[in-house]
Amino acid sequence: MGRWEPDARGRLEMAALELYAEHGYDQTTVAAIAERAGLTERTFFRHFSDKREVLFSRGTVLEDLLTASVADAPADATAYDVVAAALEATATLLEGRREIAPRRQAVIDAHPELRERELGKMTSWAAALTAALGERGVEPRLAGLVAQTGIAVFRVSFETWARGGATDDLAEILRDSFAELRSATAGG
Amino acid sequence: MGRWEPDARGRLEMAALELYAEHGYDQTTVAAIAERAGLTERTFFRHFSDKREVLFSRGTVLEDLLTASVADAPADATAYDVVAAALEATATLLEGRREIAPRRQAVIDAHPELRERELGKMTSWAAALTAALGERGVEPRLAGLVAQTGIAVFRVSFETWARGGATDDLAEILRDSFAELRSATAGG
DNA sequence: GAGTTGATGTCAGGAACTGTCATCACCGTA
DNA sequence: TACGGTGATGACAGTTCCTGACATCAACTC
Repeated sequence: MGRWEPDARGRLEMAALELYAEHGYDQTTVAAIAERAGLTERTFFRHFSDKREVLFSRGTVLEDLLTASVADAPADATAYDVVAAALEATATLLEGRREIAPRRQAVIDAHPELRERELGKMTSWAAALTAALGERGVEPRLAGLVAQTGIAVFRVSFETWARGGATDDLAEILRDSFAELRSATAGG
Repeated sequence: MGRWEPDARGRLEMAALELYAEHGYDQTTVAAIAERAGLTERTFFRHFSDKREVLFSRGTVLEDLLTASVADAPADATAYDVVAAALEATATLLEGRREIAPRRQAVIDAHPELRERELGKMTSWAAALTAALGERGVEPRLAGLVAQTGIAVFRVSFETWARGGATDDLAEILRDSFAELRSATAGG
């Protein structure tokens, strides 16, 4: 047995999600989150840079997966296909969070500051994708365009999945969306 | 003569941009901005919801223009073309801010919280575009995809313009980017 | 078993933001 | 001309977010 209960970070995340959902983001103080987790406010800020980040720090794992997927893609695949495949891989991993994802998403949707943070994370993913495509020799400008577009498609698909109760597979929704965008932009 | 100097809001915007640029966003207190503008901190928060918003509240005008452009587009234009044209119109208006835009952009780029707010605004534009397309009878899902994609293209183009010293026309850069995206996604 | 390390606690304090009430030029009206 | 209403601002107290500095103490190392 350690001196403290294990997984302080996880407890803070859980406590925050519960309190944000119960009383709203604004009505929840960091002190209250820490207290429910059996810790102090100061410790909260050692684990998370601010009050928002407690809902987002897991995203790092997904970003790493994205980067790895792009790196491992077949050498002859187009940039567009590489990105689509990488996002589908991420989607598969997200299926494991079916329980938490909708609750978390509801909290985020309910507050502008949290939506902004979410957008920041998505953009960080786009940057990671752009860099990974660059590593493959894709021209920077094209890499940026394809990455940004891919993330845009992901956003739309994720909304359908997380807000709609997640009856379909996220990966499937993604595939459909990519196909739809192809049709929409074709013929210029 | 009024009781107070005119254009308090504008003075606050100017003071904020200058101080953010000189000392950095973090090192600038709202009290300092207010003081330079000859006002009090409390008044700052009456004009702007928070310390970030002072750099962004002008965006409302652009959003209105976007909505209007979409509404006025020819009835037979495709959703994709309508969005491209609306963004080009906005771009033309932005040419008038050539002096301020790069300084403002540098400030925003230098701080994550400001970048997040910028993303929020862009997303708000995307939502406005989506709604305006919906008014034209475009199917919601397609409207969302095209709007998000359009904004993504705008972002990339705007970066090229504002960061690169703005030698070319923003509208021109936009046109090129839209064309490039067509090529990149074609043939699926 | 002494020293080091790492996660946490404690405390003080700055800055962001809000609520509330006071002030006072301007404006319309009698 | 007086007079009450309006709207932008000031003054001030209070809460919460977030940070820096230092203390504590189990576990680990040698």
